[in-house]
Amino acid sequence: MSKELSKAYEPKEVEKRIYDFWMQGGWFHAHRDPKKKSFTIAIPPPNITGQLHLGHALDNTLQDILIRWKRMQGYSALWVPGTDHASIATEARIVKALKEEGTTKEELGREGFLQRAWDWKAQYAGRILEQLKLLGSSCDWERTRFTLDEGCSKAVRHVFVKLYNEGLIYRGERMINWCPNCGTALSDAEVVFEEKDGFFWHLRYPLADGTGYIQLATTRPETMLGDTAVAVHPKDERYKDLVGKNVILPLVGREIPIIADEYVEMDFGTGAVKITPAHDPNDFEVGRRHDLPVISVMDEKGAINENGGKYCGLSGMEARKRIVADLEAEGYLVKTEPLRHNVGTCERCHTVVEPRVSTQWFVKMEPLAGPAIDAVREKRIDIIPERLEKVYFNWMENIKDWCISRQLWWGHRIPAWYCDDCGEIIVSEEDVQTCPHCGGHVHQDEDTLDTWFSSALWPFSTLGWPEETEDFKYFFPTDVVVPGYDIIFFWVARMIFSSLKHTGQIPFKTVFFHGLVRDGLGRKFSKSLDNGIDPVEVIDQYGADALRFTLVTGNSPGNDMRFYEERVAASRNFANKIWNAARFIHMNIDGHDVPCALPETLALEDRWIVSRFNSVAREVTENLEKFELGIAVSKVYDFLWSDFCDWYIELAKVRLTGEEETSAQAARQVLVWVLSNTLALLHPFMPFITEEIWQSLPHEGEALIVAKWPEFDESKHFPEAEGDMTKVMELITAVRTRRSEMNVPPSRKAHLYIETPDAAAFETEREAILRLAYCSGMETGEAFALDKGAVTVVTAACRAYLPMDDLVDRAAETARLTKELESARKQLANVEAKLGNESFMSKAPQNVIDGVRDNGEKLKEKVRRIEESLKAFGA
RNA sequence: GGGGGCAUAGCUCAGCUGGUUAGAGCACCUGCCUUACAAGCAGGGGGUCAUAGGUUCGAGUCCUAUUGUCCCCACCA
Repeated sequence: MSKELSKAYEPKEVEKRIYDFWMQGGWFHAHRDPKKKSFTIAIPPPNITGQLHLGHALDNTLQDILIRWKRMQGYSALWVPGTDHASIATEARIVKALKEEGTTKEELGREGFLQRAWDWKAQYAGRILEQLKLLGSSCDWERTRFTLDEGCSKAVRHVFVKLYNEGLIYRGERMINWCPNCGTALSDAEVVFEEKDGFFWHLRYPLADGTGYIQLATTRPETMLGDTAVAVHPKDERYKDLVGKNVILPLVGREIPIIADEYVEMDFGTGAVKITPAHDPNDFEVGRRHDLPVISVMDEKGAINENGGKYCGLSGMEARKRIVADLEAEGYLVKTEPLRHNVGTCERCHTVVEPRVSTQWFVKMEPLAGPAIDAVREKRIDIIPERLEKVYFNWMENIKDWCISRQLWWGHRIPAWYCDDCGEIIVSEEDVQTCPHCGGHVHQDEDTLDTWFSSALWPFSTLGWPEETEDFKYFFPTDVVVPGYDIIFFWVARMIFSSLKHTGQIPFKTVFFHGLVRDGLGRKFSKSLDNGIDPVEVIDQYGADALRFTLVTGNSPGNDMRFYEERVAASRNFANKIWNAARFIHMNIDGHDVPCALPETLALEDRWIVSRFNSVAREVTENLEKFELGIAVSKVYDFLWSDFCDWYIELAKVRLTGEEETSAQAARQVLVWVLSNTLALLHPFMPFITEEIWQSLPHEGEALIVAKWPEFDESKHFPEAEGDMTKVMELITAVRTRRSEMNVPPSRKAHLYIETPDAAAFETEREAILRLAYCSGMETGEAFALDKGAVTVVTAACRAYLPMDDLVDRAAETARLTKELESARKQLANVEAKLGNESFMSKAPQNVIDGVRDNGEKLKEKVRRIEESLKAFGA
């Protein structure tokens, strides 16, 4: 910040320069200092497919605030950055790119495809991290990690083998969610239900003995090819006699039984259900209970397979059309009705998910969930906001086994080998060449792991685990993790059970959830709505500090927020306000020798602003400790704008422009001291501008980023100065209000008579009152003879007159005073009622009673003064 | 079907363990280029805190119900 300052803050040049300055200072790098406590955050690793969006901006702003605050508090603060390989998302993007090039991943082959994927990573992993830097993120870039790097991969293998050996990872044939488009199995969490319009086809299946039909309905007629039973409820009187009989499956001709199972709801549809164990999870269970054959009729692309007879080779949709037509032609279709229902779709591509029986790898969840539930229940891990604990418990308590194998190439390949000779399965951390059992030829499992399997290990794998590294010993467990509530299951829950299982420790002490950033209309940002806002553009236009300030202001844990450009503009205005306050101070200190230290003697207004700052420092720290970041920042905002700029600077002008050098110098020092320390409080939220200005002011130490966090200091607590200044400020405001109401321009100054039993504070601030209340002169005293042309101003501490004969409308003035009296009396009555209320007096805490009593005294005085004024006024 | 959030000024939202007269930004009205800032200064208008009960000396805050709205989980063949 040079002496020739532009009138407006221009963030662009400053941000780049300041970020480089921090990098060169090495302050982002955390050292394992045994004299310090560690404070660690592992970043939610952004996908390498992505670029910075407002969700990331919020996420990382919050993390950076915590990290910078703790760093200033003297912790060895480590923020571990990195990216996620995002197996399914990245693979989908590459497959799409290949398609545009007219080729496929199969054509490319596994090796070639992986080469493409690594090229992709090389190109895009850095981009989003660079964007985080634009935001000001103070990550330890020397510790940047990638979920698919060597260390993380080693951790993944280690965990897989360990869980396998303990029987917690198994391979088996189960009903899984299959995405025909991505061509892979999905976990339950990756299936999102969407309401879709469909049809309800009512069919009738003929009884084998030719005595009639049983009627049922389905939303997926094509699966009838795989039906192996029809089920009814055991208590259903309508079908009692049919249970045990057989029906002939239309179009197929297979004879299948009518069975009774409690799964069927009597009231729904006809009360009879076709059972297709191979293509419906519930039917699969029914089939198991009744030993029904499982006939799969669809392949991995969702097309009818050889079990579908003449429909073999048709896609699901084509088969549906043909089958419905055939059923109708043969008289089996009773009716078709429209039906809106929930359909499971792939989280990534929104293709309708096909429940399918398939051999996959699973993590047995139940033994892992227990300790993870306990850790939160026993508050070893705090979830903020607390209500999300319920969501966590509900999921953990009803958890199903986790399908972790994916039929994808980009990811951690499953470390399992199969012997081609003896069929042995070898699960090993090291690559296997030959079968240890028979020495035969082996081949590795083709599949890769769910991308979240590696993210689940992120807080410790990034610190070198499973090696007992120094970093791991010093920085683990981490302190806070800052995710959106949308990844509570995908990521947070899985980190908790993984860490407890593998490290024996919690992964973090606190989960600090934030909400989603939405557009101005409250909608999610999406490509289809085209309502995206690019944070990089926002930074470009308004500055990173303005963006950060916007995102954190008014934001409360776990709650969604709307993003408005107007709010960013308001934030930018705040940055500008600070800038100009600094300009003003420079104007006054440049050329003088001003240390950043308070002067020996403090004037009343000095003690007031220092005391106020002191309280704000305490409150802001308390708010941060409670993760009330939005409240914390608004307190700094209010202090800086209202107390410091609107009042203190204006008050200081009296001395700065005055004759007394000692007094002027004191004001300079207080200005510098208060602003510098306030910049420290604001630094975690608006790092660039605060560092820039701090550097320009007299300071001790190298940089604000590593300056000491302000703490409450009893020796700077001056409650009596706050009380005195309140009196003065109330008077000034009251005079201004009266003048404004009467449309008196500031240029017209009036003499001010202040009636008060205690004139000390007013006399002390005489010059300030004259200046800020636009007065030509001022007298204080016990009582003045009232000029009938005077305007009266009454506050709790005084009554004041402004002689303004020509401007005063006697009647209006009387009316106003009467109104004011009524209001004051009403308030007084209220207070007296309270003080006369025995229950209140006996049950309310003392400080509340004192407060009310104090207020009562003030009101009494005020009422008396107004009454007197009215009397003297001749009313 | 189960669970949860939200409902406070025209708009968007704060309001922590219940405690004097409910706040902010934007918008609006009035007056100001007052020697940092018109992206500013000074002043002002505007809210029976969704509705109905209840607990309490005291409720925007706690409890119950209702309405509206959004979300999560489960899933209806």
